[in-house]
Amino acid sequence: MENPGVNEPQHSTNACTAALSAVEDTLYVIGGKWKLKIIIAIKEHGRMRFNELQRTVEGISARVLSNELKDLELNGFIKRNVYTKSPVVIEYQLTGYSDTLDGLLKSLVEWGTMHREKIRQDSRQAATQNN
Amino acid sequence: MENPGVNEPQHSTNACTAALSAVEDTLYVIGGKWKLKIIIAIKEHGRMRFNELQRTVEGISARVLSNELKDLELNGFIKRNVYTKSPVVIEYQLTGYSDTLDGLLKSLVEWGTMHREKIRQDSRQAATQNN
DNA sequence: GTTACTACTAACCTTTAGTATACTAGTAAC
DNA sequence: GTTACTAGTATACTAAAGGTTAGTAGTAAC
Repeated sequence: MENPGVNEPQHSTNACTAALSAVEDTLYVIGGKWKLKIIIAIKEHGRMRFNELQRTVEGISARVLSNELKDLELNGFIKRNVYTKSPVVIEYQLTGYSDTLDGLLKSLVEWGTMHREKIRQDSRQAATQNN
Repeated sequence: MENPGVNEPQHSTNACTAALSAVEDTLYVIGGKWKLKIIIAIKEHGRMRFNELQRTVEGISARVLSNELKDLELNGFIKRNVYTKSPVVIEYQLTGYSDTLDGLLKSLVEWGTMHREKIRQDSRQAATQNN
């Protein structure tokens, strides 16, 4: 196999550290409490303005939202559109690059769903054994 | 489609918040600076002892390693084996449940690799346009 | 007795992430 | 003039994560 996957044990240290830093990069870019929530919110609504995002992404403060939007723009996930009417309106929308996250998002959702179900069954089983 | 994916826009708020909390759960369990590094290290080496892990996972302190191992054991990813010879030896190994992470790990590695390549090409293109 | 290995743990400190509150400048309705 | 909207920024704070250093108890070699 040409493609170094994760399923096969990797006894090559180089391939392993490359995989490790790739994982690190990913978690660095999409990790944290808010980034994926913001992306998913815009994915759901289409174009969104700042205050609209702050109302939709529950619990986020203006400061953090502002920082996250800058990060997301730097990483090419969103585009900031300025409309110089009055009042000045600024809209954020997802770029095509954000679509590259779809497979990863799907994996994250699937695993989280599966894990929650497992936890539920584990605690149910534990309750049965205590009786 | 019965299965709520991420590729399709989700206008159902319920499906969306369910997806969001699944993603949150996943990042809560495998997120952070060390968890995946530890899992990958044990995946590579097989059974590992505490000090061996500390030497392999570069930069981790005993305190943090100890905490992470407890977390990983609680979440069912690793098993702690105690051998009461002298000296007492304790070995950590992956459980079958850790294999459920394979697909997710693959997604994380793939996206990180792709993203790094994109960054590289972007900066190369920027350099060309400055000439 | 000193050193070194086993596997940790306690106390403390720093760094990072996130929160809270207030504030800015521009426009417009009441 | 006051209120409220636009999109944020400034300052100060708390909480969580992680790092540093030292120390524990047991075993064994020198």
